[in-house]
Amino acid sequence: MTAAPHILIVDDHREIRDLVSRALVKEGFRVSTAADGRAMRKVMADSRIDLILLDLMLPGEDGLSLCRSLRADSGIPIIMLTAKGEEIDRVVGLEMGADDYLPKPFGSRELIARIRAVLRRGQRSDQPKADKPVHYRFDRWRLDIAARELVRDDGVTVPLSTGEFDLLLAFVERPQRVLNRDQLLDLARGRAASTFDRSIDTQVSRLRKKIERDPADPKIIKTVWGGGYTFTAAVSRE
Amino acid sequence: MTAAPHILIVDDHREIRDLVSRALVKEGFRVSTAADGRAMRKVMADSRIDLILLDLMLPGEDGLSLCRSLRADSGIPIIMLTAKGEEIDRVVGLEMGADDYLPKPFGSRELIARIRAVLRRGQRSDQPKADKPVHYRFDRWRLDIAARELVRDDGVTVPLSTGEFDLLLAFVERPQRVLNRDQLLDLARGRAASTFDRSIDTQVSRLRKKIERDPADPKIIKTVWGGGYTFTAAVSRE
DNA sequence: AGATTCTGTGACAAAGTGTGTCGGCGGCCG
DNA sequence: CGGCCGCCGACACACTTTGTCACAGAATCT
Repeated sequence: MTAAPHILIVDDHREIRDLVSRALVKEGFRVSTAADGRAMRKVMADSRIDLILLDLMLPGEDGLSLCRSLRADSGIPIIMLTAKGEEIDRVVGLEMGADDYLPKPFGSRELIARIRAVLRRGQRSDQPKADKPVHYRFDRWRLDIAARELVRDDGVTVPLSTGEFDLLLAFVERPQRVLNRDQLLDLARGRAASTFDRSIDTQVSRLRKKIERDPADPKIIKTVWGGGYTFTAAVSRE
Repeated sequence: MTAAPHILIVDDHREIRDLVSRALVKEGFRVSTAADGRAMRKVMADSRIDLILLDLMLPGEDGLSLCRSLRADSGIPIIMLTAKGEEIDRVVGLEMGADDYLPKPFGSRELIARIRAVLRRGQRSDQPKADKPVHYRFDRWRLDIAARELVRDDGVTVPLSTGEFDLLLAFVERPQRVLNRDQLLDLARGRAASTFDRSIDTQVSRLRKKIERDPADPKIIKTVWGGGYTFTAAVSRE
C-alpha cells in the first residue's frame, strides 16, 4: 500500500508555501497548503492530513493557538516553523504540543528528515480525542466509531470490513455533499487515485449491498453521474 | 468533462476588469464581471460561480462587507484585491473570510497561480450553508434536495438521472424567468455551451416526459421561442 | 505454513448523456 | 396568403460513465 503521507503547509507567505511544497512533492509526499487557520480547517475537513507544518506567525489566529486547538481535538503530528530569533518559542511550541520544531531558515534536507522522523514515531493514534461523536445515526442504522461496528435498529450487527467502515465513515461525516473518487480515496484510504481507479466503485457497491434496503435502487448513497457519490440520508451525531 | 471554472471579477475600474478578464480567459477560465455589489449579486443569481475576485474599494457597498455577506451564505471561494499601501487590510480581509489576498499591482502569473491554488483546495461543494430550502413544491411534485429525489403527491418517487435533477433544480430555483441555454448549461452542468449545443433541449425533453401531464403540451416548462425556457409553475420553498 | 478474508483490477452489461438527423412549427417577407 | 428560413421536438445512435461479477494477489488470522 503506497500511501504517500499527506502534508499540510500552513504559512501566510506564498513563497514559503511554494518552496516547501515543491521540495516535499519532489520527495513523493502529497501536499496541501493554507494561508491561515481558517483555510487550514477547510483543508482538514476535506482531506485526511498526516502531518502539519505550522508557521508560528500567522495573521488572525496565530500558530500557537492553532497548535493548541489542533492538539485539543486531533492527534495529528505538528512541526512548528519559526522565523530566526524566536528561539525562545521553542519551549512554548513544544509545550503547546508540537512534535518538533524547526527554525527558519532551514534546508529542505533537514525538513524532510524531521518529517520522516515524526511520521515514523507518530504512528500513534490519530484518533481525535475530543468532542468527536461516539456514533452516528442514519436511516435505520447506527455506526459505532469506537467499536467500528454497524448496528441495525433491530440490534443486529452487520459486519463491515475495514475498508467498508472507513468509506462509510467518510460519507457519514460529510452528508449531502458530492464527493468525487479522489476525495473518497483520500478520506477513506489516505491515498491518491491512480488512472482508471475503480476501487471506490467496487467498495460503494459492496457497501450498498449491506446498508441499502434495495441495493439496485440506492437511497442512501446516490451516484452523481460524472461527479462521484453523495450520502443523502440525514445523519445525526451523538 | 471540460468544466472550466467560472470566475467573477468585481471591480469598479473598467480597465482592471478588462485586463484581468483577458488574462483569465486566455488561461481557459470562464469569466464574468461586475462593477459593484448589486451587479455581483445579479451575476450570481444567473450563473454558477466558482470563485470571486473582489476589489476592496468599491462604490456603494464596500468589498469587506460584501465579503462578509458572501461568506455568511455561500461558501464560494474569494480572493481579495487591494490597492498597494493597504497592507493593513490583509488581516481584516482574511478575517472577513477571504481565502487569499493579493495586493495591486500584481502580475497575471501570480494571480493565476493563486486562483488555481484556491480552487484546488476549495474542491468542495459550493453548497450554501445558510437557510437553503430542504425541498421545493410545484404542481403535483415535491423536489427533495437532500435526497436528490422527485416525489409525486401520491407518494411515488420518480427516478431522475443526475442531469435531470440538476436541470430541474436550476429551474425550480429561478421560476418565472426566461433562462437561455447558456445559463441553463452553466447552472446545471457548470460548463459553457459549445457551438450548436443541443444537449439542453434533449434534457428538457426528457424532463418533460417525467414531470408534465402531457409532454406534448408542456405546462410547467414552457419554451420561449428564440430565447430559452421558462419554468412557469408556482414554486414554494419549504 | 495453510486457510480465510479482504481488496483492487479487468471484463462486460447497463445506464446516462450529447450529437446528428429529420421533420414540424413559428415568425418573417413579399 | 404562401413560401422561406431558422428554431425546436423527437428519436436513434455513439460514446462515456457506472454497476457488478469473477478472480487473483495481498493481508490477516490460526
